[in-house]
Amino acid sequence: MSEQRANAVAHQLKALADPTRLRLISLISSSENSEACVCDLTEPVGLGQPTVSHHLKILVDAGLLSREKRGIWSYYSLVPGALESLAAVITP
Amino acid sequence: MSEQRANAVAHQLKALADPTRLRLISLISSSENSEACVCDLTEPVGLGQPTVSHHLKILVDAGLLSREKRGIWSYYSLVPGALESLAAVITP
DNA sequence: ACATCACATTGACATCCGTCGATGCGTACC
DNA sequence: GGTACGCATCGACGGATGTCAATGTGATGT
Repeated sequence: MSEQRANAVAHQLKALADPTRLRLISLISSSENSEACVCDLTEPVGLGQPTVSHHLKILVDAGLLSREKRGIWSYYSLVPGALESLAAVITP
Repeated sequence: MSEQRANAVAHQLKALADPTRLRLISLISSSENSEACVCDLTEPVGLGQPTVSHHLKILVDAGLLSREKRGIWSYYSLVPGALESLAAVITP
């Protein structure tokens, strides 16, 4: 694996390698229409709203989640195929 | 995903989420007999021997690599199925 | 026994990361 | 316009992480 490719893959894996963010992804994928807003996520993970927003931003920046603002709320959903392609990279 | 399962998965992902460790795994899996000793790995990754040993220990502790000591050398190889099961966890 | 080799471990350092409180920014509603 | 709501951002703090130099350990060979 080349050095820059290793850096890119590591960047996405770092975004996943956190218990809170794994639970956020799990919560989003099991929500209605596979999307959720921040107010639905703070209570299940037991953290404050700024912290949850911080984790969601990391996942969006890594290309694993997408954000859609509708009215007051920000709805987060999984980017189709992102986790699958990441899983394909790490399997020899 | 439960909290303790999220912690366990995150621990394995943290071990993978480093460019050097990704390259080490890639180097090992593409070596003869899918194993390599430390002296074969320091030069390709461009880091010192203690640093490479440190990274390999993290991968062993995470259950992704196994270590077999033969004579003077320590041979590292992939734990069969470890990466595959980790990849299966992160795919929704 | 002594020197040498391959590797692990320790201690130290700079840097990054997760969390929180406080604040800012839009949007909706009265 | 003013107030309330949902969310993003900022600053700060303690703890974890990657790297290296120095040292320890155990097996090999002379």
